[in-house]
Amino acid sequence: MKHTYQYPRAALTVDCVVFGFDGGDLQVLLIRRAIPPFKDHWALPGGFVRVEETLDEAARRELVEETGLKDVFLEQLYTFGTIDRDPRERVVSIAYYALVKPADHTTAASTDAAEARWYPITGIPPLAFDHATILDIALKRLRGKLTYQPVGFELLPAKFTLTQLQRLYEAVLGTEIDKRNFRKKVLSFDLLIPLKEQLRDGPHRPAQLFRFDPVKYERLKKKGFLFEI
Amino acid sequence: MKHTYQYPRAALTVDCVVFGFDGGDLQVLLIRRAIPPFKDHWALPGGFVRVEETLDEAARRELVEETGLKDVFLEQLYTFGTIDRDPRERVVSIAYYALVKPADHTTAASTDAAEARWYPITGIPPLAFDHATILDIALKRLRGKLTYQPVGFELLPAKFTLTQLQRLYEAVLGTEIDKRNFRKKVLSFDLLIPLKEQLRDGPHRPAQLFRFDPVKYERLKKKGFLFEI
DNA sequence: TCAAAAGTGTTCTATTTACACCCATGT
DNA sequence: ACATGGGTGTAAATAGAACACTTTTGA
Repeated sequence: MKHTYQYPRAALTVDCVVFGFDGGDLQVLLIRRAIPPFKDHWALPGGFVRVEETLDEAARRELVEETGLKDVFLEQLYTFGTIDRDPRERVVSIAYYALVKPADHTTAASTDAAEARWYPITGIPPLAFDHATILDIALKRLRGKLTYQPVGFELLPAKFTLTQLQRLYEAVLGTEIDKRNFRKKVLSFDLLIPLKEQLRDGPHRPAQLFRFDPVKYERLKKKGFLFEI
Repeated sequence: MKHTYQYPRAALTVDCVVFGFDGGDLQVLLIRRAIPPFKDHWALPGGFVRVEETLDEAARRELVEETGLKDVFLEQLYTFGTIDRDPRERVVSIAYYALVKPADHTTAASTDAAEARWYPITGIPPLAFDHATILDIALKRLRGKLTYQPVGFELLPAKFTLTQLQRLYEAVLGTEIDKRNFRKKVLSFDLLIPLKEQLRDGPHRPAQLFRFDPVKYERLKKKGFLFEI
């Protein structure tokens, strides 16, 4: 109790909507709150912004502390500032969304007190604060993003098949996509590098593995290229 | 000096990028700062968020106080939170952008101390704080917005000609557009209502005036309609 | 040999682009 | 009468949508 200001100040937090993809459903990583308010309720990972760290740093720090995730794709989403969104006092929250690859899912066991768990987007439990609203907006943003920027790869393993990529688009956008048209379109950008490897998983023809070429993408992006699905 | 907290807190501000269109250039409304830091420098209108008002309310209040503008199109842009963006102390700023119609330009004489003035986007003076960055991001956002949502009308008078609309698109996007293709496309949405009035301004054929149909647009939007130019 | 997913082309339709002249007016 | 911007249509090219069968594998 030693920091004094002339006017009352809102507390600042960050909240992160962490998206994952397990091959079937789009998933969201939630934590169970260990302390009030909303003790034992599910919530987005997040916490207070320290005065000596940037907002991005705060979001990454909270992700590590609460979920063990690091080096993920992270982007600022929106800032929520209605008066009563936190019952304790005025709290303004800068929301982020993160995209994590399946390999990192295992890391998601929390190092902090609270439990962390993946939920399919179709079965999200009631959330603390206004986190349901934040999640809703994050999902809309992800849908938009996916259709005009190649971020889908952030949700897939480094090596993936075209079918995996298509399933991801279908899960996020909630639509069915024509296989042949999808492949034609995606390959036309010339941003997927076919590997010498194949994926064998089951009693059927093995699938060609690809990886995304981020260098080529950066070059194209500077020329005003748009990745539109 | 009576509000104390356990941990130090950042100050919260809002900053507004106010866009206008005079028929030729895209313009931005700037104020000259009356007090330090950056005294006498040009800056975006904005100020501290009060603990009892939402972020949107703060942005609108500051707009009225510093520029006299009210009832404008206003949307949250991004939140800026690098450590040293304000030389005084840690300040996190929620940036907004506003679109104002020419009729409101006159109102823009400040009621507050500082001077307010429109600058063409091509001739912006050096700005205080990180406001040049904010402006840059706002312009990118406006360009994106304009191409997939009908917000251009927020920058035009209620009654406008197709040429005025085209000039606006050209000014914002910085491109030349084919007149016939532009008209065909814009009219195909069936969101512009031709009025019984014409605009006579000079030694040439008078131009048909239109108005935007927001009701019809809301109906279309709910059906997943996209306004793409 | 069977089930299961991978892979592949063509036709049709819709959209986008390129492009040039006459019209109505004020001076 | 002339200069100025307003207004209009068509053809060619491109992109998007619809659609069905063969291939390779593991069990």
